Amino acid sequence: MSIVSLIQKKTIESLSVLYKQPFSEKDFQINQTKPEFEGDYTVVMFSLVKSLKLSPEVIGKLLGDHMVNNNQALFTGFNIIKGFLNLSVANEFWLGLLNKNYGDICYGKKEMNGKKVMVEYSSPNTNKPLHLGHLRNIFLGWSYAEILKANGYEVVKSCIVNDRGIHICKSMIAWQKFANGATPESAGTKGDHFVGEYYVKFNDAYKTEVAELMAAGKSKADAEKEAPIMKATQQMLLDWEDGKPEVMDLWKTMNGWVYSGFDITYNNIGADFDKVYYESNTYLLGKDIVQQGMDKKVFYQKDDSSIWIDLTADGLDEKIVQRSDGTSVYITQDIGLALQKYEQYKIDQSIYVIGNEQNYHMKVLQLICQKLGMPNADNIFHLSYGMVELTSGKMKSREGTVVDADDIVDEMIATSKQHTEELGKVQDFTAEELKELYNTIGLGAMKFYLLRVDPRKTMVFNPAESIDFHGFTGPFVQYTYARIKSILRKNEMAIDSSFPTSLFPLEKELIVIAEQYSAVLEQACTEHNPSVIANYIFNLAKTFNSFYAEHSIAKAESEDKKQLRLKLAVFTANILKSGMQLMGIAVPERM
RNA sequence: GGUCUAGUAGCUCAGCUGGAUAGAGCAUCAGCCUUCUAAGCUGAGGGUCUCAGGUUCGAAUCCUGACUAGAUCACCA
Repeated sequence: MSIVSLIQKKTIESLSVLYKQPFSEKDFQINQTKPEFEGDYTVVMFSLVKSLKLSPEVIGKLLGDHMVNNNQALFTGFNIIKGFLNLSVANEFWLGLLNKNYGDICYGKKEMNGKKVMVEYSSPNTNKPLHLGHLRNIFLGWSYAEILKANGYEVVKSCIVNDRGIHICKSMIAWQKFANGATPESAGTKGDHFVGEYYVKFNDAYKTEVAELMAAGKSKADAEKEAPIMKATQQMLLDWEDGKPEVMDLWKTMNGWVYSGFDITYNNIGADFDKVYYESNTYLLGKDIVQQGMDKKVFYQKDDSSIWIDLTADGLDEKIVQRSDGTSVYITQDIGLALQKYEQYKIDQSIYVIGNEQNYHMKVLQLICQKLGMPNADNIFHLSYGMVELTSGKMKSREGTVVDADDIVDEMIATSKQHTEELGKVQDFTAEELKELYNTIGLGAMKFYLLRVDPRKTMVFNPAESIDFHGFTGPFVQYTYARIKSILRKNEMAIDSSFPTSLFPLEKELIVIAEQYSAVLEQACTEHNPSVIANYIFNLAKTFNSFYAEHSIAKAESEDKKQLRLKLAVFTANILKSGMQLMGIAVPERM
């Protein structure tokens, strides 16, 4: 039980005895006491003042006396300032907590709860390489999956690959026209980048053709429709749907190139999936569902035989679910896939990590599933995250301002190499150890930078700031960890040591923060928010660094103190490592 | 135009289930390495929490309305 829950419980007990009526945790609030006042945790009494019609002084005096007298092992005293009852928690409590948990590498995590959750993330198109926005998505999805595990859920990480459609055909057409049989191998280019180049070439050629047609007197709309390369692309999509062998071959080949490129990126950044869905397999799903929807009168048919759902009563619009030619649209496939996920895995919750540009789409998806009475409809959750912008504004592929995922990762690793060399602390490392260290620090900086912001918010990517390894950054936390490990290599821990009874403020503060770890993991889970962990871990590391500067461990005032501080160091290191792991960030033994 | 989201220090962000004098990091300035890793520590300056109302003992936090910015509202995905 957390200290806050414990104080809640004790407060309720005392209030019930004192006022002979039932109370609940909603009748008052427990906060951490502000540093400028004496005490550790505070009962905010204003709401009690109102309901009991007594002054805070009267309530506080009685409550404080009763709580301290009846829990002498837990509380050592209290003071009242305005409506705040500040309680001091006994050092024995903090020391006991430290002694019990400092060596537990699973500290703060929960037992399995028997629930299963699917987290879908990444979900790229196969016509161009991953960019900075994908990285936010991937880090967020991966981290949230880990946070769910830490809170006792069984997790299935999934990905839907958008491997078909007009945008894929565009790169295919451009390759046919311009590549002269070139391959990623012949060009010496990573597969996904190679294909991406042809997607760009398509757009260039298309633009040129449209301009030519307009110069010849066509309207813009006509020119865009009639451009030969666009017509060829549309024909290719039809051929693909017919399964024309040479189109299928090219499609498979080019997607293969992209996948090999993605695999390298995923591998570099430590992303993985338990189940990968391909749109080419799922795009026909949902046809039965359309019929069921018709039978249930959830959908209706228009004169041109297209099928719709009317969501105006829910404050949304009418939405098409099947085209007049009988083919299904994006949302229909999604309904089919949502059902398939449930049937295959019997998941209790289905989480979609998708950008907030699709908020409307996801709302519609869930609403349709609910109206169809699908068993898992209420368990769909859109983990919506904000776009990543640059200091110069939004990333625009047309203006070439898109930050490529591989490039930025390489840059971060190069920066970590440069900093490490400048500092010259690991000159005895082998080439292999150095490579691993640069990766750990560079990726750590990158992941921390993207995860430290509330996912829901649009964030600004500032290149200069992102490669800063000081302050609120991944390397700062990694450095703190490495320093602790250095101390632990040089100092022996005693098996059984006696405790000092007094604690310096920073010694106590470390334990108080460590105590909150479990609550933080829970909060990160319920709020779908890894930044809660990033903020917490940073605060813990910062506090340790202050402690480190203020108190010597190796040359402590006494052997008791030394052993206490070694335990504090181990406890801190374990939590730093655990919290960073939940964000997909490794911590080095030395740096 | 409808719907949704956001606006906190020069910059990037916390704080938002209402609570004590609104916090970090970066940047700026001043200090700290003969002592466990200075990728560190200590201190200073820096705020009309976009604006205007309302709710109440108390509002950055809740409500209403403006203003500003973004997203979205396709027989695209």
